[in-house]
Amino acid sequence: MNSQISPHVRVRFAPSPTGYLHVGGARTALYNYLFAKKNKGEFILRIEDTDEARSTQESLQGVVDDMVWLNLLWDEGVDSKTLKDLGPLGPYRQSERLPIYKEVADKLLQTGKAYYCFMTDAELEQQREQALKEGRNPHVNSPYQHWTLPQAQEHLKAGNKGVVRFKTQELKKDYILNDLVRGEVKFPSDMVGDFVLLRSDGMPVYNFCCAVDDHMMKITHVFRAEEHLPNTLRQLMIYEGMGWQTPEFGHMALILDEDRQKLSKRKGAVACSQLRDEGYLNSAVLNFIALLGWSHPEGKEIFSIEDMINVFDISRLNHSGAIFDRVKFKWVNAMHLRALPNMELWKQIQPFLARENMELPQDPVWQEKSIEVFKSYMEVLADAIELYRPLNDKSYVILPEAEETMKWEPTKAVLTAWKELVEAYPNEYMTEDEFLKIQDEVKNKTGAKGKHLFMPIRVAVIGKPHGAELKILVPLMNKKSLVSRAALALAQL
RNA sequence: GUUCCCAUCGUCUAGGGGCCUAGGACACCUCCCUUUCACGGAGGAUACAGGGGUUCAAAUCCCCUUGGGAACGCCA
Repeated sequence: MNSQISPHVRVRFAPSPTGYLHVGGARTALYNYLFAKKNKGEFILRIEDTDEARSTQESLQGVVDDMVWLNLLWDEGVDSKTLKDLGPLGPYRQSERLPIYKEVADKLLQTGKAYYCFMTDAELEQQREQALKEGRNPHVNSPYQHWTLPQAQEHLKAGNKGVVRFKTQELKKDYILNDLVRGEVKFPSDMVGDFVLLRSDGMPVYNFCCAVDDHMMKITHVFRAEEHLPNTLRQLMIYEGMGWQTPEFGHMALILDEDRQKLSKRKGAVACSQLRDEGYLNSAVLNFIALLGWSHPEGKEIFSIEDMINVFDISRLNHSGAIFDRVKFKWVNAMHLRALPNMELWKQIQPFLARENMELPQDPVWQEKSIEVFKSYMEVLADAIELYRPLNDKSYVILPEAEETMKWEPTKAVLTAWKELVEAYPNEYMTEDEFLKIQDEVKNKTGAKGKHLFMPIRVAVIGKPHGAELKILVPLMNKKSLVSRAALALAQL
């Protein structure tokens, strides 16, 4: 491979603001970001909003917000707050670059590399069906490709609308792409038909903008998903037609859904914003999506973005698609969660607890202690809700899973003894030792032991027979709360 | 249909001719820790799609088959 790294690396991520940013897009952005950082180059965010019908301002803001949340910050593009241009080679929104595309298209028209085509949709469709029936490529074969430019301009002046197509039929040769991840890929030129550059309303089309912008924005490396591999041929043709030097391309394998199909928004691809709502950490998202198509040289499974930047190498990019596995993702998130300092984790769960209007003590010592107890039970931040709920007096209930425990013969005696002993306790919060002593007394009084002792008490404390250790849990609750819970539990017998 | 891409445990992967009776991780199973559940620790089961070559030697290189995917738009 002749991948001589240019002195100054410039890469870009170019989303179209027609929906949310999903994990596939995020991974493309991540790899580009890593490559830029690793090579001390620039990371550009370009907005591909030439589909007027589907592009929206809200979606653009959403994508930008997700990028910011992921901490994939760009050097040039649009400002994350105002969405105004940022950088010397703008505008960075394609909808604001129309005159540029027009100019390039004119050049291609004048040099005979492109032509105006006036075929109707019906004609196109008919031709397509015919070709398919005969087992040929369903490519356009426009009669207008032979028209001279003045002839077409005359037709235009008469009020006809036409598209500008790139002329491919005379290019009878193979195009060779030295793909940075796949090696040599050979495309026969008839793999594509005369593709549209400018729509009849003058708006440019993806492949055209992409080539023009990558050239104008001095992009040196294009890393994108494999679905764009066939597009590369069209872009190569445009570069050749304009006499431009091509950037390096690298096509990465796709992220697949459970059916081994390309992840698509249509089929409910995972949105980054949704992951955030479910309580995934941005560092875990980055860690996990990096693993879907790349591996750490030391075989590490859990790592930070800084670590990734240090060791990132495109030679470790995979060639085959990867299924997005929610289960492993949760584990990765749990690992990141547990690596957080306690008070930082406390801070992170606040939005989730706030959603449920939970009132918890303000005491930082209590807060830190509670995190220490619940940390190993959390996989996503949202788990904190069910973990902390029992600590919230308002929501103490005996859960259905406690049913069996409540039926045990010694349960009533245990609950009664427990309630009496707690009532007799003189202070607000008991220590671990004091709890253990009380527990022992319950045991002596009732003769209950083992699960017949612990589970009823746990039900009286958190409403269910399983959960964190009592000796850590109980010191997190004040006497008043413990007594009223015990009373409630007894009342249910 | 045509073209292109891809192929190691269920999943993500390591491996790039001998170090491979194929390593790691998630999930699963067993045990330990724990008077519960998790966490943690120790083990276990499970994979080179098939067939031909090349070679002293193939998971690794080549070819074919099969399977999967993508693209063939006035979407990106």
